[in-house]
Amino acid sequence: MSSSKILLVDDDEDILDLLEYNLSKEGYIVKTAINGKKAIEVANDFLPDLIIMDVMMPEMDGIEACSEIRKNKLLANTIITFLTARGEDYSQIAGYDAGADDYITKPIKPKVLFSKIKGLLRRGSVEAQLVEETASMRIDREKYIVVQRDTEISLPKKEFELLALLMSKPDNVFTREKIFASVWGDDIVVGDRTIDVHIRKLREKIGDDYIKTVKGVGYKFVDIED
Amino acid sequence: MSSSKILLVDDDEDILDLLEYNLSKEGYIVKTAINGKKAIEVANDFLPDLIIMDVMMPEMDGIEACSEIRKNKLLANTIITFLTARGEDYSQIAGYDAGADDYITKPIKPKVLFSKIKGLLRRGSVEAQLVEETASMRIDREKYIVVQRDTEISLPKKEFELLALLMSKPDNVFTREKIFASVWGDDIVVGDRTIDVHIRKLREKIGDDYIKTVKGVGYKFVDIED
DNA sequence: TTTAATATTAACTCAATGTTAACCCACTAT
DNA sequence: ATAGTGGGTTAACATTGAGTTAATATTAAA
Repeated sequence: MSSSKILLVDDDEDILDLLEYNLSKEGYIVKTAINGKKAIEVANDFLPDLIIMDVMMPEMDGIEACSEIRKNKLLANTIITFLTARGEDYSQIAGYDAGADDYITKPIKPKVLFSKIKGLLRRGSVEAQLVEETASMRIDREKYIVVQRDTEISLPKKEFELLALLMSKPDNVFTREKIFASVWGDDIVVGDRTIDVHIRKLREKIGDDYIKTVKGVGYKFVDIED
Repeated sequence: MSSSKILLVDDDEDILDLLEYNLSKEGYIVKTAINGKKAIEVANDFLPDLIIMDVMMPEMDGIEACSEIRKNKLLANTIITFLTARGEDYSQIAGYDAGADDYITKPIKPKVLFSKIKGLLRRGSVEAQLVEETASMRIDREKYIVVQRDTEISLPKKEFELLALLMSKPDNVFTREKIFASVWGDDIVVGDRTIDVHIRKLREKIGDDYIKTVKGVGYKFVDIED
């Protein structure tokens, strides 16, 4: 992937400058907006991969802006993350309703922020989806469980992420490279058999037929409707 | 890769000259067109890797031209980028529908443009056609299947690539050399019968009549419409 | 008719994937 | 500290089937 585009939205210019400076230095393409209204304009133009937005802002608050942004189909894959003070439970809920993908709490610790950003961009919006569903299987990211015909199956993290990725586009083949990039991350290197073993464990738990091997290409999730 | 070919389309000759001069200096092969109609002519001939096109033009606007260009399968891998003034939301949406890959906003900052061009060309067109389609057959690269009158056929890698190649230009004869170069790669050497066997297996699976032998020349895909 | 080009079949090879168990490490409870 | 637990990874070996080849038959062009 070329360098990712990030849009920062906050009414505090100092915070904007600070974050912009640091994120640019990290190699991201950064734009800023001072309020929700501006954010929408910039977002439509800039088509960022990630939007980090303060919840509380003058003119138009983050939640409203988020709803607006979600209306633009070109921004369907954009990840929206809210900045929020600790303990603002209510706004968090409303934020999720409006289509937010994650939260970062103030005060911001740069290290935390950067690792979070990396994580978000890596998994790349695709499986940012909180609930993935096919005819006979549902995967719930919030609860971290898989429900298969009323049977709840709990999976360890990697298996969960792997299944979530495959389910994000049923019938689509995911190459090993893509799986590695998405579930493990581009930087970290693991042996070639690792992925097979995870596939094996998944098949053991949800049944062999759900995951199909396309030799020389990759793996795909296929739904079984009985 | 040899030096990339870029087609610039804008109704403002000054901009064309400026960009052409600078891009040529960077080592790109550049051609220009003054409107959408000319752009299509040049594109069909020149087969550029990248087209940078103003949205607003006399004669035929960028979006219409883009749609036309997308119809030429030889230009399937060509990246089309629009030049647009800030905040033209509507045109952006329409542009993506028409098959645009990216946007560059005016006013143009040369540095931004160059880095963007580099990025686009690097990620490079590699994103081959995902779906190839004729009247009675559709080949889906994402799912790695062939659909023939509602019947799904899954093929192993080489057979799939071979069929995809032949289908990319129905009725066109592909020489053995071209097939080897495209499906196997220029370096790797395999015996001469290998290709026949793959053709055989394909015919077995999709029916004999779809692939015709032109003795002494090569093979071609012909559609069957019943 | 002659012959080079292609078709066909089956056997073979090897790379890709499957499988199993052991190992490492972080985390937890004792 | 110590032992226990479980996720994640690795290593060694087994299996599979895609891809190739070889041997023989058939075809179509000159």
